[in-house]
Parts: sequence; structure tokens; C-alpha cells
Amino acid sequence: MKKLELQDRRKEQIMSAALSVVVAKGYDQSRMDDIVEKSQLSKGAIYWYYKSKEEVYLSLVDYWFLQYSSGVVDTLQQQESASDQLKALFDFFIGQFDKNPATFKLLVEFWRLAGLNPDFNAKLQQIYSDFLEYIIEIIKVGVANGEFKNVEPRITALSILINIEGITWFTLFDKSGVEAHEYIDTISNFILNGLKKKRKK
Amino acid sequence: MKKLELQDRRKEQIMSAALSVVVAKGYDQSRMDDIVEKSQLSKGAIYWYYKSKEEVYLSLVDYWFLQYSSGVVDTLQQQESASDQLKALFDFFIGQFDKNPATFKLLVEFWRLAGLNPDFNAKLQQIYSDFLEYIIEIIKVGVANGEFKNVEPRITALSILINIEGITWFTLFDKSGVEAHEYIDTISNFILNGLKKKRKK
DNA sequence: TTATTTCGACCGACCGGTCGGTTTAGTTTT
DNA sequence: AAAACTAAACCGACCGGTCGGTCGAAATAA
Repeated sequence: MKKLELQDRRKEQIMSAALSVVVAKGYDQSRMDDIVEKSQLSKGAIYWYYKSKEEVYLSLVDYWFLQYSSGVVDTLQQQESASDQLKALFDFFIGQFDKNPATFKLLVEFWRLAGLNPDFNAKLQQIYSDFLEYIIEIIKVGVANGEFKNVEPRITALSILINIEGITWFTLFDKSGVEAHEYIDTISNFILNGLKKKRKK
Repeated sequence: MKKLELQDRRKEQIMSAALSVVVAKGYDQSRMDDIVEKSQLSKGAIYWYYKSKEEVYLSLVDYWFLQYSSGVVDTLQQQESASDQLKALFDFFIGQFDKNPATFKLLVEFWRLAGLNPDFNAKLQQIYSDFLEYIIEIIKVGVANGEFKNVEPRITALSILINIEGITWFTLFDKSGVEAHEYIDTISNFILNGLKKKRKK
């Protein structure tokens, strides 16, 4: 089906253009004409594939999420223990931050949109719910097999999620005197140590 | 000086109006006419005190920061130990969240603006720098008097700051199955326990 | 085989409304 | 008299969305 390939290519063009535009200007200041320019398509083409600006950026959430987290499940499943999985989780996102900090910058824009627009909120909420449940499972396994202390999985998972999202901070401010790497290394160790059962002496 | 009082009152009117407008609509979608309406002043009056929309919202950062954190220093100084000060710090912000979640919602807007506009960035960065140094001092004292382990003060302080800012998450999403209070209670205990020296048995 | 029609994909000039900001002319407060 | 406004009209750049039209390839008819 060559047809579908073309359509996918077009959408990819539009999404990729929209992503770069919104990172540079934010949602409101991003213009449909900016996307036209970046995508090398016409305005008509954009509106052929998406019926409004909002729809473009709603779709961008999915596109972004795919870029942001595709591969994370595979990566984690290569790990044996629950604590190695959590470690790999932190490493995965710090890797994403290195590869493409823009992905984290977009996060702020999406948060804001989620606070303002129910459609964006629902979409983000779904993504976070799934992600949270996934972390909860890891922790439950760790608790069940005696690797972790008997912590409350949900709160612990949320804390991990929020600390990962905290990487965003480093895309915004650079005068903290701390590197993102250094920071994530430290807190991931800190969290893991707090989670693991101490060896009986 | 009655004059100054009036001017302050006017600015208060404008700031308070701008705050409610920006919380409801975000920066770009907030209209100067919205501020006119909310503030019960005329457009001329707004532009008498501020020369542009940007200037209004740049000033709003200061106004917001005052609301957000005035009193925190006094509150903390009532505490004896470093760990009590940190505990009080968490309590202070969860209290702010209860009193006025809008303050946290604004944070997201300011973060975004900081990522887009150098003036906002500089302003926020300054606020965070001061705040960070303040936490660092508390931790240094705790380390020096043997209350805390020998942690790196800067990274630890940053972690505390980022976890506090994480409260924001709860203004945006409500399907996590965890209450903000519960969450902050748990992680503040977790952080404090990780920080404190263990009693020798 | 050639002519004709159809259609999905796309183009880009243009329209209508919007919104920071200005101006003007007058009023109230100090 | 100056400062601190009010009310309202106005300016003009700007931008999301539209719409008539084009184009090439495939389907259909001759």
C-alpha cells in the first residue's frame, strides 16, 4: 500500500515540523504558517491532514510520547531484578535528556496545556496513568520477592515518576551548579537505597 | 504619603487581576481587556502603571513570589534543628497548596515563559538561586552539627527543591490515586530519613 | 490503444475577526 | 496646576481557517 506510506510520511513531516516550532515558540505563538514553512508543505496540505491547529497539537502529544518513551519497556525487560529495572528507568530518561532535551522542554508546554484544556489533560493523564501502573508493577514485584522494603507501591511509584519529570528543570535553568546527570545519579541511588532491604549483618 | 498608598493599591488591583486572568487562560490567551474588566480600572490606567503586557506579567512574577513564599523564612527560623526546618519547609508549601493551588498552577506558566523568554528566565532563575542557597545553608548546618550524614549540600538541596515543585503535578492531574498531602508527607519523611544519621545502637 | 473522467492530494491568495497598544477629550483627586 | 485617571474610538499587523482551483495517476469508456 504505497498510499498509506505517503500519508504517514506527510504526517511525519507535519508532526516533526510542529514539534520544532512549538519547542521554539510555545503553542500560542506557534503559527500554522511556521509549520507550513518547516514542513515544506502548503497550508492546504496541513489542513488536509488535520482539521485544526488544536488537532495538530493533540496528535503531537502521541507523536512526542512515542519518541519520548518508545523502547523503554524493552530496555527494562532486559533487567533481572526490580532495582535494576528502576535503575534502568532513570538511565533511560537521562539518556533521552542527552539525546534530545527538546523532548523535555515540550513537557512543560504540555503540562500547561493540560492545565488549561480538558482534551490535552485527558491525553496526558492517560499517558501518566499507564506509566504509573507500569512502575507500580515493578515495585510490587520487588516487594513480593523481598528485594524491597514493604513500601506503598503507588506513592513510591509516583515519587519516582515525579523525580524523573524533574529532569525538566534542567532544560529551563542552568545556574543551579549541578549537572542533570550528576543529579539523577544521586537521587536514583538515594531512592534505590531507601527502597532496598538492608542486608542483615 | 497617601500618594504612594494609592499607587500601591492600584498596582495591587492590577496584579491581582492579572493573576486570576493568567491562571484561567495562560499568558498568551490572557487579554489586556480581561485585566481591565477584573481590575475595575480603565485601559488607560493599566497603561499608566505598566508600559506593556509583558511588563505587567514580569511584575507579576515578583507579586506571585511574594504571595508564594512570604513568611517562609520566619516560619523556618522558629525551628530548632535542621531537620525540623526542612520538615517545616515541606509543610509550608503543602500549606500553600491547600490555601491557594492557583499559585502552583501559575508556576507551570512561569516555567514555560522562562523557557521561551530570557527576561522571565532571568527573573525565575534569580528566585530559584536564592531559594536554593537558602536550603543549602540549612543542610550545611545540619551536616556541620552532626545531625545529617555527610551529603553534598547542593545536590541535596536541589532535590528538595525539585520535590517541592513536584506538588505542581497535583494541580494538573487527579487520577494518580494519591493525595498531595499523603504524597508530600511520605516523601518528606523519606528524604529526611535518608538524610539523618542513624543512631548508633 | 486512446480519450475521458474521477479523485485524492495539494496549493496559496484571501478574508474576517482579533488584540496589543494609542490617542483623544474630558474628569476627578491631590 | 499637575497627576491620576475614565471612556471610547481607533489603528494596523497579524493569523486561523477557507475555498476555488490545479495536477497527476488510476479507473473507465470509446
